[in-house]
Amino acid sequence: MLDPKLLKEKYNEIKQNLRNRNLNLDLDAVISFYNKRLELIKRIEELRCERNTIADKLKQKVAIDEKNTLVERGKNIKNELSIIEKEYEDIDKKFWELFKKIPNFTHPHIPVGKDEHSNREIKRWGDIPVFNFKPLDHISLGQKLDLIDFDTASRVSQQKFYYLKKEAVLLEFALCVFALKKLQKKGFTLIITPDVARSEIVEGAGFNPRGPETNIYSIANFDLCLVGTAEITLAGMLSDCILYEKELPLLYCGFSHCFRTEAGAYGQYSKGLFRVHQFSKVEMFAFTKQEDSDTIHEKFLQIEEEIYQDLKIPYRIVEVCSGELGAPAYRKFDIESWMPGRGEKGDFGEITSTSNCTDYQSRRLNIKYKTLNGDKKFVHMINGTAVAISRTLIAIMENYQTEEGFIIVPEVLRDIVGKNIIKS
RNA sequence: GGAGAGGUGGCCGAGCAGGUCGAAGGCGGCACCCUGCUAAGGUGUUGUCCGGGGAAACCUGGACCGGGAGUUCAAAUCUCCCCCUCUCCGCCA
Repeated sequence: MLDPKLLKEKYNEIKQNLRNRNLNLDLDAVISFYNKRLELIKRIEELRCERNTIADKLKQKVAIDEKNTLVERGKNIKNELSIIEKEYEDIDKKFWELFKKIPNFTHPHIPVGKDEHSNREIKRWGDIPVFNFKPLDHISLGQKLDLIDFDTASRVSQQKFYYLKKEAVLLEFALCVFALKKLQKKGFTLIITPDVARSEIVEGAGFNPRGPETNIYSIANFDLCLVGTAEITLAGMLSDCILYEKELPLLYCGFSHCFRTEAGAYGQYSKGLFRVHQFSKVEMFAFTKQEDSDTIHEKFLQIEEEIYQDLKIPYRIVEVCSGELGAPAYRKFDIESWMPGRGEKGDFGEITSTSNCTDYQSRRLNIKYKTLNGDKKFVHMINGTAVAISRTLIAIMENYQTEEGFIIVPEVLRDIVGKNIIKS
């Protein structure tokens, strides 16, 4: 969430930001709740002050009739307070409900626009492979080589789940190990996080755990959700903590399974492994000083590039436009890799994403750091995909396919997969 | 699942026959000082959040001792409900 103090101070900026992000939110209503709330707080505090004064006087010995007057007045205050406090609670709740919906500010470089057409491509890397045969998509390849089984999974679990088999299993682990080792070398602390989190943490990280629009599974009879990304559990790891400036940045690399309901997401571009209910992911996460978050964010993007360069998968980098940003994100870069089986003639598909969420999450999760001169500030939090396994499998299978329908194993994964080519 | 213990400031930990408690003490942090005996010693300082005032240092009101409700003029302290943690037993990977 934002800093409530900025509500008035940066009214125009917030209003413009809402427009840029294509959101419809009644900012004036938020402010009027805010003011009403302050008014009530003031009145409540006056009464409490008087109550405390009376209690204070009664600590000492007082004459009997003065005592009676004071106690009487005390009782009246108690009644009055209970009424006003109830009113305050109501207003307070409504205020926060609305206020929390206000998205983060937006980095000035970000293209303004309402949908993906306004995203800005900022770089391409690698040559798009040219096949002298008609390339297959990963679904056909997976079927032919018996690497992926969607049908059984839909019977046992549900549509959009899948069984990985044979070398696909090794590819999953190889990708994980490859990413984990690389990040450890770069100073990240490796973590395997829980795959569930309390809904409070889920919300704190800026995800909506409930409601018809939610992308998050929750567990019946428990206040728990399946995590949609390790970002949630990594962010939650330090909730309510105060860090020291000199220990920042903290760099974590977390592995988790990711669960997403993907409500209403269908169509041509979500087929196969591209949009699934469960996948594994290695995620980068950083807690930084406020002034460092931009730099670390760019570093995350570089690491993502390095990973896909090592895998020799062609990609492009896209700076995501204002209208496509999630509420917590201040700035976001996606890497889209080339997927020969996507669409008619192949297309780019999102494969990683890195966001600088500045203090939007830390304010909610209450994660601060103490500066060298003793001030406390909210940390900035940055997340980025190292490897989203399922989508990376698409990229590998489709880019590395041969005319015979085999798949060449990327060099950096061969040790673990144990072969250079997947044939049957 | 059964039995018990406990949740207090950045951390540890007193207080819990109601008012003198925002809370002892220790550790840590910060500042200064001292010092060749093995990164030690000394002194001081140090909670968060929300209001009001001030350019600021700061002053001032309120809230906060897991969360919520209650009793009372007054609750960290009493009552009830909930959540969480730990220990033991059971069950199980």
